[in-house]
Formats: sequence, structure tokens, C-alpha cells
Amino acid sequence: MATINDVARAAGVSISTVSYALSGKRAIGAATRDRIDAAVAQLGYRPNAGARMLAGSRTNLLALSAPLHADTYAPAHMTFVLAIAEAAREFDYDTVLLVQDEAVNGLRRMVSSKLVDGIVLLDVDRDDNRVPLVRELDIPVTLVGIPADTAGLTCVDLDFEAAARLSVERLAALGHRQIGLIGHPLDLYARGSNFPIRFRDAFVEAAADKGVALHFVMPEQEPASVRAAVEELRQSLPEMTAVVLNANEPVHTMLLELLRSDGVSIPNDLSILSACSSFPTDMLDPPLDVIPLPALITGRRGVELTMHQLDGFSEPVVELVPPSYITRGSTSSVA
Amino acid sequence: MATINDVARAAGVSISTVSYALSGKRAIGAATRDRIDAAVAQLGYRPNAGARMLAGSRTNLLALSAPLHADTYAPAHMTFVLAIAEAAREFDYDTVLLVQDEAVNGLRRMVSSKLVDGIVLLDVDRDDNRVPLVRELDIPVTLVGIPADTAGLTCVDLDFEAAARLSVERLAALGHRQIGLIGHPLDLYARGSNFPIRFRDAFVEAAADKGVALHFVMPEQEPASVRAAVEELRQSLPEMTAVVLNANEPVHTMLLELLRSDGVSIPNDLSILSACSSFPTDMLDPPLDVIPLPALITGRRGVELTMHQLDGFSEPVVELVPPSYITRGSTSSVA
DNA sequence: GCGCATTATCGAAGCGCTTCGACAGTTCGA
DNA sequence: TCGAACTGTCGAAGCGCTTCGATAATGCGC
Repeated sequence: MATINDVARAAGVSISTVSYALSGKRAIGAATRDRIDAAVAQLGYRPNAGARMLAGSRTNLLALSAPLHADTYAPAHMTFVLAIAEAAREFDYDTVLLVQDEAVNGLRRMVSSKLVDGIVLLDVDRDDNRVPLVRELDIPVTLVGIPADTAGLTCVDLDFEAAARLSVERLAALGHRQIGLIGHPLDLYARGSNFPIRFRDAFVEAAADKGVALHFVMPEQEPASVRAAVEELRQSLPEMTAVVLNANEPVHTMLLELLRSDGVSIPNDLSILSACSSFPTDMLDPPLDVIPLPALITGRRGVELTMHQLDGFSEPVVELVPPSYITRGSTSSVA
Repeated sequence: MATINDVARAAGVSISTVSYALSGKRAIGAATRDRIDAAVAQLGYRPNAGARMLAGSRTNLLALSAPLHADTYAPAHMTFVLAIAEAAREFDYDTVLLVQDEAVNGLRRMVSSKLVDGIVLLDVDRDDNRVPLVRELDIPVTLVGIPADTAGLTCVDLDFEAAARLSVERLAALGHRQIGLIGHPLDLYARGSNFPIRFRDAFVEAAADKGVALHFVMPEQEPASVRAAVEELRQSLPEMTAVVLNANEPVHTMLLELLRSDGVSIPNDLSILSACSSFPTDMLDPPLDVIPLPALITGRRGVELTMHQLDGFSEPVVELVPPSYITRGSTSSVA
């Protein structure tokens, strides 16, 4: 493997000249630069990562702390991981993946061994046990998800409260007065999971504001449970004309299948809105109106905020990505 | 951050003594070692990763090449990623995640910058474009999945052919003479995807061997398509008494929901077997007999084989993990 | 045509670690 | 009782890079 020395020799210059030519940190004559570039290309030179880490101030490595709870919905999670790894590459960073208990225990190791320049925390719960830890870590950290206490932390997430309000407002504007809300399984809320709770609470509040009757159910991810949930909604809201889903893809599929077999027509008999979904709802049958959870945007933003801190901007920010509403024809105004 | 120098000073020894004490590569007096250990603990010393990479011969970093096709089934994929990252930790390795095009292009970068000691390739297709690349990479590589030409490569995977045979044999032994096989969506086969093809072909062969009539369908992941597939099976095999699923979890759910609404009783009317599934089938309703695709075992083995190569064992191996059959009561003998 | 700022390049120090060879001090068989 | 063979420890070289502080060489105003 070629070293900077080989390049310097091949180009007939000193190694510091090569280094400056490659980093651009000092001006280099055009002719010299050309010779260096040629030597680099010819030798297939690539700086040694270890040497760069040791001598320089950056490792060009980012830690991604991605714990996985038993109830983590894999496709959504994966989208975030992808978004972050890809965004990191745009800053010439690679991603070290920390899963399971390493998502917590590995962090300190990353920092004290100076392996990474920054950390992105995925799937942050309200009372996440990583939060106290990263508070004392002297390194750029960005949380994707908003914990209960954000003091001193840089966070980014979809504005779930705004998404909930947007859901209620759109449906209320269409004349719906009784709305069913299908949430995630119960234990997710019990665990203090982040956005389902924030969404639910804001939804309840917005419904009250708009004078809309609301019933909330938390089915498990299986047909029988979804069926029971729908029965419960119908019982509790006899005039229900709209349903908002804040749930996983399988629950969407199950609900639509169930409504179809019941002969319910969408949106004529029932308006449906999928809120904070991280999967495409245009493949569903029928396609659903959606307020997307933009994993790509949020994940990328998490990386950007980390890079921003690396560039010396250290005032912590809590960034809420505003929700958007995409129409697919699954809602209509009440007759 | 404490350096080895600080530790040496605190323990009153030279830095080489500290290094040897920590690596165990030379004998160190018990008393000296104790003083060093105490200093390490007290200072919270952790070797600088960059320095270690530069001076030593190992980086303790593993690259995980995980491309993601549009049709990649996230939960299964995730299980592999998890298994590999966790297994790596057991060897004191961290995992650098390469996704999308980096899964291909990043490999050369990893090697020439000496960032990683080894590579694990996930989701290897029959004619994977990473295969020619890794052939010329002078670094330990293990493929999870078996490409068409394995010459010179170390690979590991479930023995899909054996799994297919096992499926047919078990059902044939129970007296089933007409078996439906529900596979993945068509484009997966068209793309030359690895194990679905190997499974299908071996299944066809085994069925012929055992004199079992077989029909093969490839539904999309949506209820209507699954329904059509089942109709096709019934049409083609009027006496069909068993169905083997080599498909994603949603297709399982859809099939079971559909059979339930048709009043089909499992296993009385129809025996069902889930083959090469990477998700738990005991949560389904009803729980299904399964030949699991053991992501944990295969993934971990991928790491182990890489470490083995690092230890100097360089003869390439193709390792096939034998399938196992787990009974959950969804199959029975033909009346 | 003189000093002065600017531009292009170089040498050397040092990042924190591993590892080789040296060397006292100890043990032990002959 | 003497050298051979260990044991335990140290100093120094070097891994490949970045970066600081020279040093020429050039251009500029006056």
C-alpha cells in the first residue's frame, strides 16, 4: 500500500507538500499540484486511516447508537440507519454501528479511545438511559428523538405535536366530529416510548380544542386484535366517520383488509389518515393520505447537526421538523 | 484523556511495560501488573484507537457491507446486521456499516486506507457485483450467502437445498401428495436473488424424487395477490393438502387471515410449513411449523470465519449450516 | 533598485502506540 | 560454582500522517 512518502517521492516534493496539496490547507503551485495528483492516481494512494486519526484532530468516524427494543419496528428503524449512514458519507464520514447494549456501553468506549468524532443517538425514549451519559461526554452528540429533559442537548425530530394537530385540523375542517385513533401496542406507551406518547397527547388536546369526539385504541400487531380495536371504536363512537392511524405498516394492512371484508368504502363510508408513517402509503389498497415521518430528512439532519457541532457551533438546539400532509384520496368531507 | 504515558508515570514503569502488561505479550511481574492495573482504572485509560491502528497490525474494526435492495425485507436483514455487530464485539471488534452504493464502493476505501481488518458481505446474490471486487482485495472477507462461483471465497449460509429437501421429506412422510409452494415475489427471482432460487430449485427436485405433485406461486406482498396465488394453487392442485411458505412475514399473516376467513382449519384441512423464515412463527395464529433461517447463527459464523482468517487460516471454506425442523402443530398426516 | 509582503515549498516535531533488542537479576543443572 | 536459560523491565525506533515555523523566490510600491 502506497504511503504519503511514496507519493512525495514520485512527485518529487516533500511529504508536507503532498499533505497540504491534499488537504488544501495551504496554497500549492498548480504545476506541483498536478504532479501530486498524478502520483496519487498512479499509485492509488489513500491516506492511512490510523495515521490520520493519530496526527490529525478528526477520525472521520461517526458512532450511531441504535438500540433495538423487542418492539422496534424494523423497517422504520432501518430507514433511519440508512439515512444516517448515507448522510455521513456526504461529509466524508463512515459510521460505526452500536447495537443492543453496546448502544449504551459502547459510547464511552468510542469517546475515550477517540475512535469517533461524534455520536448520533437513534430511537431516543423520553427517559432514555443514554441521556445522562451523553451529557457528560465531551464530544458532539445529536439525539434523534426528544427526551423529557433536553437541557444542553442537540435534538431533532418530527414535530409530532404539530403532526397531531394537523391531523385533527384537516379532518375537523372536512366536517368529521367523531374520530377514531388507532395507536401502537400498549406496552410501547407503558415503556415511555417517545413519539407515540407525544402524538397521542397532542391529538387528545387538539381534539378537545376542535370539539371533536375521540376514542383511542392500542391494538397488537395481529388481525384479531385490530378487529377488536375497530369494534371498540364503533361501539364508543357510533357516528365515527374518520380514523387516524399512528401505527405500524402491518396494522395498516390488517385494518384495510378488515374494512374491505366488512364492505366499508374508503373514503365514502370512512376517511382514513396515516400519521407519522415511515413507510410508503401509496402502495396500500387503497392508498392513504399520510403525514409522513420523514426518516431521510430527520436522519440526515441528525448528521448535519453533529457536523455543525464539529465545526465549533456548540449551542444546543432542539429542532422540530414541521409535518407535511400528502393527499392520496382516502379522506373526504362528511356528507 | 489519559495516555499510556500517564499510566506509565502513575505506575512508575516505562510505557513499554504498560503496553506489554495490557497486551499480555510478555510476562510482567505480578506486583508491577497490579500497579499498572490500578493506574489504568484510576485514570480511566483507554488506548487511543488511531495510535493503536498505526503502530499495531490490527484496527479492531470490521466492515459490514449491507446493500439494501428495494425489495429487501427489513426485519430479516436487520437480524443479520444485529447478529454480526454483536458477534464482532465478542472479538473486541467494532463494525463499520456500509450501505447502498458504499456497500460496493466503500470496500476498496476500507482496505486501502487500512481502516478495517476484515469484511463481511451481507445479502450476497448469485452474481453479486461485489464478488469480483473482493477477490482482488487482500484482506479477510466472508460472504453471508453463496454466489455462483465460490472459488477462493469463504462463504457461509443456511443449507437451503437441505432445507428444501427436509420440507418435502417431512410432508411426504406425513402422506401429502400435492404440495403448494408459496415463494417470494417474481422480481426477486428475476434479479438472481440467492436463496429463494436455491430453495425453489431444490424443492422442485425433491418433490420429483418423492413423487409429490407441486405447484409454485410467487405472490406480491399484498392480500389480493396472496388470494390469487391461493386460488391458483387450488386450481392446479385440487387435492392439495399442504402448503410450504418460503416468503416474508406479511405474506404469512395474509395467508393465515385468508384461510381463516375461508374456514380452512389448520392442520386438519391443510398442513402449513414455513421454510427459511427469519422471524418467529410462534406468534402467528396459529403458530406454524418452521425450518428457521438462523440469522444469529449464520451472522455470527460469518464473523467467526473472518476472525479465523485474521488468525492466519486462509484456506477458503464454504460452510452450509444444516437446517432444523421445529414443530408447532401446523402439520399433520393426511387422513 | 530597496525593502516588504506574498507565495510556494521544505524540514522536523510529534500524535500515542507496538515491538525489537538489550540488559540486569535470578534460577538451575552440571 | 559457573555459565546457560529465563524473567522482568527498559529505551528507542518507527508506524504515516498533520502542522508549525522556517526559507527561498517572487511581485509590488515608491
